[in-house]
Amino acid sequence: MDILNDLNEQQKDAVVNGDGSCLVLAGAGSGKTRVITYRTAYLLSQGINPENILIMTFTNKAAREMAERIQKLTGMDKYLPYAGTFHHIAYKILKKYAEVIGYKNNFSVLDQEDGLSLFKICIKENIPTSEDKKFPSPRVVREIWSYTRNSLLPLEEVLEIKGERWIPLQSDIERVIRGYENKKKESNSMDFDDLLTNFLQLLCYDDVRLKFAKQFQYILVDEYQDTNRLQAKIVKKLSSYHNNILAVGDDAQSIYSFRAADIQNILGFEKDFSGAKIFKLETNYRSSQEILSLANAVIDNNHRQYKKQLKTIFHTDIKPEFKVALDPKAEAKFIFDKIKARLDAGKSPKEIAVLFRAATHSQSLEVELVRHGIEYDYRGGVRFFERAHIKDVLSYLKILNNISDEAAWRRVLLKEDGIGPVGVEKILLAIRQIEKNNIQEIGFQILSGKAQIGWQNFLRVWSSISPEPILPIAELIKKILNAGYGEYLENEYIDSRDRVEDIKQLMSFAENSDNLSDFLAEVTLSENYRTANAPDANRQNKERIVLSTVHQAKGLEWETVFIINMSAGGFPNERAMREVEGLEEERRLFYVAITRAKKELILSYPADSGFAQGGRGGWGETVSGPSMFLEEIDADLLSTPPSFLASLADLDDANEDIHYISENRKFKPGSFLREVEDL
DNA sequence: TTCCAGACGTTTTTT
DNA sequence: ACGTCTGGAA
Repeated sequence: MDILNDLNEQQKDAVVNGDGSCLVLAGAGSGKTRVITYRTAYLLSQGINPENILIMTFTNKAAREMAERIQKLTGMDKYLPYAGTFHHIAYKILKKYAEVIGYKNNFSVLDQEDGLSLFKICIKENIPTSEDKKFPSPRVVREIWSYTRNSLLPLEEVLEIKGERWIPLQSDIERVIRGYENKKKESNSMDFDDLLTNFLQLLCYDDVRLKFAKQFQYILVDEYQDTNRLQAKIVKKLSSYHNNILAVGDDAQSIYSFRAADIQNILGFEKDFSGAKIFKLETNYRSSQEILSLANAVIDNNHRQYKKQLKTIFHTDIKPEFKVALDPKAEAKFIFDKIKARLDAGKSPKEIAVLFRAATHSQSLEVELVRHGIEYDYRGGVRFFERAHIKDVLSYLKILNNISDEAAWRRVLLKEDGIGPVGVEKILLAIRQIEKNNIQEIGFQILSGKAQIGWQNFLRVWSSISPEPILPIAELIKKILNAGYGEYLENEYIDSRDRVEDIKQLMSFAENSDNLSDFLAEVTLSENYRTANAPDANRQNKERIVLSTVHQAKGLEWETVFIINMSAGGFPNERAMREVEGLEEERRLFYVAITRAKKELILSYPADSGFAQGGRGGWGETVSGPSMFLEEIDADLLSTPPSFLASLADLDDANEDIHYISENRKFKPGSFLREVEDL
């Protein structure tokens, strides 16, 4: 098999002999993703039908990249219909079998924000406000409920782990949750967790389970260390006929415990799948020895870890570098200078990435990059499809697709003048009773004069799209824009032009899709992030540097990697440290970040971070100091400054300036700040 | 019932 | 600094 020539013996072994149940335990950069792609290519070349292969990944990006590589390897234009995230696969199958579990197949998919507003309402409805005992915020309730479902633990236990102080309120919380579940069911909607839960429920019907278990002759799961118990159960059901599953993972890279990822899935794999084979990949093909030594040293501080020392095959003599900057702006300047130098030297932008713990940490750098016209891809934070105006437009479409989608109705109606929460509920009540398409009729009797105007306003948009829902989706969006939403944007926002541009981008995205229902789900399940500062014309095929959260960077690699804001409270994140086993997970996260780098690794942090408690804080300019992770690092693993002590000396010098900055901030900034303050 | 201004607390990570 | 919540006016 000549496509396997690129692989080393261990990898080849897993690819060729990965029949039955196997677990590929693989360190960072050891090519575990390759095992999946090459195995799939190998299976296809053996004549296996793509329909019979199931590949589950964590991110859409991972799925996409795999599909591309497989295509390249096989040279065949074979589309893999069942390669995607757990949620995608679940959606695809639930769509066909929705009726079996009591949904209609045009069900809506709610994102987190939708879920949050639903919880808000449910708390209002179910918890008397007069009571003096505090009730957890909608956010907290949602989190607890989501964790409960993904972990398959009883609520009681989850409260013990995640919210001890709410234990006395358990029955109240349960009441709110029941309300939430009812509301979703009534509006024919599923949240992210429903996709998995309902999928599992569906697979509990033996005939359905058998159909898919028979169909999926080969199952491949990526990043198995990040699966939770719910997902593991799904995998178990799906593999129950052929028992032919290949899971790859690395316990050192488990970073999703907040989503109930359970390391036990890997540790207990041999028990779950009796007779499972274990393959180990311990050679790292990605990073230089210099980078790997740092990674090994970092992860060595974790106790709950399988000890493994990754070996590498190449040296660069470039040790990871470390820099203290005065403040985030100075740090941004430093990073920019470094990037610029590399680009000028002819390095490809796509070999450079800047990573950070939390999406908010990138602001200063973004300002700096935009100012110098450096284009970048951004991964993390608010997704393109979660921006308010995009969600507004999508809400009209959601109603069109699923008239019961109350979350969408609320969103659309609440921004009409004169319609508030009470008005919305009245309208919703009327809609529940009335037969489809008679929407026009309602309103006159139930709404006040002021609300009537808002309702009429809505009807104008509605009547422009509702008679012909078969139009291409882009056409529908255009009509929404022309019938009033465009005007609303102009009235409401100074940057309405940008927003209209976004909506046009949504239209071009919609051109690939001919099914409204699928389009809407796709958009909600997609992790599509924004591309900053890129003129539309060359949006595609343009090579850009990447700014990304560490979570989003998992599985990816670059020659040069920066990790910024390595400050106390920033990384490890202060909130995360309060979780059970929080510190160890943060350290694994740091390990993931380090091992993204192939040749160059540059760590930095701002002495005066302006970050209090790891978030961007306005109160008090804090001098937060270095991350404890930096202090754990042996000085001789880093290049400049030659030792950590030297950088502490830098910091002392910096401190004098910092006082100066803090005291004078309201007046003319110091010379080194002037240029950035201009913005 | 809605709307607005001022008070409040709050942002980790993702599907 | 920012978004969300609350209380009182319209």
